[in-house]
Amino acid sequence: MDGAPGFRPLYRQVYDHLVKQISTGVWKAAEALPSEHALASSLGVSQGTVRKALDAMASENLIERRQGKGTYVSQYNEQSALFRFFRMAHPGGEKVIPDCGEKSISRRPANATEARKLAIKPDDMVVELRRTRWVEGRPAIFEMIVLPLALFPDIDRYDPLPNALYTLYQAEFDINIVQAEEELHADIARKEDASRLDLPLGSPILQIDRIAIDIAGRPVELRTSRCDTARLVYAVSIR
Amino acid sequence: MDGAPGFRPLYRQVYDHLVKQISTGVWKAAEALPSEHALASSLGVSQGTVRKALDAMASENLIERRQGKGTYVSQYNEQSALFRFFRMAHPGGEKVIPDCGEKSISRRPANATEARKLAIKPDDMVVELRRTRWVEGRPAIFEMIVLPLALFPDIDRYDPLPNALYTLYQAEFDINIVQAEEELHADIARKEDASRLDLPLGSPILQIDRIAIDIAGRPVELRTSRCDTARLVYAVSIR
DNA sequence: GAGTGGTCTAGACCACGCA
DNA sequence: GCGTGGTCTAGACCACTCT
Repeated sequence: MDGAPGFRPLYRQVYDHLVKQISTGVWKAAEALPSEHALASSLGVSQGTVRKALDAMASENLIERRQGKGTYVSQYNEQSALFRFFRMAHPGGEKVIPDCGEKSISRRPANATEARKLAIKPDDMVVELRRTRWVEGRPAIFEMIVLPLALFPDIDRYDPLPNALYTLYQAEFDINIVQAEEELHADIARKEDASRLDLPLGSPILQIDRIAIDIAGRPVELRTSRCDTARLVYAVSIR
Repeated sequence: MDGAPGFRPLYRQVYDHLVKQISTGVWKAAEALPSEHALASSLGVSQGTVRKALDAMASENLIERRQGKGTYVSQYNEQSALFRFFRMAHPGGEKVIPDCGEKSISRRPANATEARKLAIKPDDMVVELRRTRWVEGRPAIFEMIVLPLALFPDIDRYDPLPNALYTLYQAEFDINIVQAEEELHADIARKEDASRLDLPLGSPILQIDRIAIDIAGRPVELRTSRCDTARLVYAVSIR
């Protein structure tokens, strides 16, 4: 349980401890944690304190609690990973599921911007993945994804890639994406957009720049998406 | 405390009760609620149960808790209301504060779409507000806001309007905005955008369509913003 | 020092899943 | 029927604010 000087409440220390267990792979995706009672006695705190830590983790989607069964490390599946981080939808709110089209994948050194955003050294190797995603029979999104090779060894050998990449990161590399920071702006279709998305040059394009953060708080993926928003919108709820 | 058949836990009933007190104006913005102990004994439940309800309300920004002082209904100020619902920022994340330029305001009957989205009858009167918002000396956003007149009587007589309208809704009309649903898409500058935002025709424009929801769960405002994203981005954090 | 919210505990009972 | 998480209670003590 350790003791830190900066003074955090007990339940916070339990929280940090449990998050560390998950982020270091002691408990892996979809595995059950020990019961509240077992955790409480092994950590020497009351069940209520463990419960408060677990409640906080559940509200951040790090774990899932199932009454009568137990507490499980969150497991992504195609559906949940997609619906959590894929924000494109029909106007009015109806969900949309994209398919994947052509892709290309390559290794190269990181450029200065990528190195800064990924907290790696310039010229550290990255994997660059480009793919087109289709919605209802038409190309809708063109994605460029940059990953530090050190965290995803040989990811360029996986084929085919799943629709929701975060399931692959979790299953094969023990990297749990728990947060994403996105910045959006409008742009105009350039030559590559026009051919990839089958649009006239100059059509409006929504560009999304994402930095994905894993459970340990590391930035682990950069993703730029260029979207045709003629039929789809980017949907957000602000609370 | 009432009793509902559908069966909600006690703390949930306390939560609903307290939210209703706020949404019906029993406790107004910035006022203190009774202490946890006082609420517990007046409602005939334990302090822990009241606490759980208040914690939930605090996590939804309905109230603010101050240790040693008390629990207060959330009060918007220019800063907090802006930073919560205004998502435009500099690339990289630095916050931005807009100023207001010219505005025009008028009354008219709602059209069919507006009536549906605001859950009012077609031809019920609405107030339409148009304004330009400036960032760092240049026009950046053109907004069109639609409000049901029934909820905002004579709002068109207020002048000048505050930068963050939600402070006005709260202070003058007891309407607390707690949530907003937004849909974004890319578009091309039309004639009105070009003149309002001082852009060439055909420039990329980010359009944001918002429905704002108040504490009682009612849709109370429609807002369409057309933004020049040459210098600003729309920033979101997904957790 | 009095009053507030914040933490922590211990224990009872309920609701659910499963064998 | 047992083990799990979910709810609810009662009470002790801590940390903060104000007078």
